[in-house]
Amino acid sequence: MDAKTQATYEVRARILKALAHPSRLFMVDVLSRGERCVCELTELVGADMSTVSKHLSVLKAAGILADEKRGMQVYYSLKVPCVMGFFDCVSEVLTSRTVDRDGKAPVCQRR
Amino acid sequence: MDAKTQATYEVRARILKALAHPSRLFMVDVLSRGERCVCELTELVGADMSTVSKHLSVLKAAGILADEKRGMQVYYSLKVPCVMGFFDCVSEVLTSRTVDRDGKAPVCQRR
DNA sequence: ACATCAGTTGGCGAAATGGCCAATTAGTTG
DNA sequence: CAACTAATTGGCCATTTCGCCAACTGATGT
Repeated sequence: MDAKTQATYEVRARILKALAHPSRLFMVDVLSRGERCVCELTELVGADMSTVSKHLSVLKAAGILADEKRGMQVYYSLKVPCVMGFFDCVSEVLTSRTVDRDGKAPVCQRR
Repeated sequence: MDAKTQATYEVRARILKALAHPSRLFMVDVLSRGERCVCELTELVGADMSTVSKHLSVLKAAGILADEKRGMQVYYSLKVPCVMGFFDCVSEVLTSRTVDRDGKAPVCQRR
């Protein structure tokens, strides 16, 4: 794998990595239904606000969320609508895994 | 976040986590164009075979890949065609991030 | 049986991640 | 200005991840 190819996959992996945490995934799901301030998300997640804030900064750094300060609150919103499509695919992975009892699961066709 | 919700997002995050590594992402991309044995992937990735083997077992455990031993080689294949759809979405995230100069990036509509 | 090649597994050290607490910044209100 | 709330940041520690090496398993060939 040459340096350029390596760099391409590193960038992509960084975005997936940002999504690959239960709390972050949950917050993305919540935000897909509308913006929320940190204190709301903190209550929904049920963790320390500092923890939630760090999770949000990870998602923001990955370009998935946008933040806007209004008054005393900071509101986060989902920048990329298609992110929710991930979940459908993830569910498909789950289904194919449970169906795969006899090793005859469908194999990916060439794209 | 109640226990059931927590469990749901943990399962989903585990799958994203499996994909969230440059080498693993690269291998999934390669496998989307057809099956490959470990030795071929090892050469393509350019790492130790033990490292590649462990990466493959992570993807297999997540239900993303299937493996089949034929003779001396073990062939891995992509079980979930839709996984490649991830990449299109990821690219969209990348685009929206670079476009976002004036803080006017498109915000996700409710689903 | 022995050597060889493909692959997996265990172990080790280095680095990254996650979560809480404490300290700090920044609006808001009295 | 002082008190309060929202949010971020730094620090610390436990856990996980990553990648190489070495050892082991299994099929193939001589």
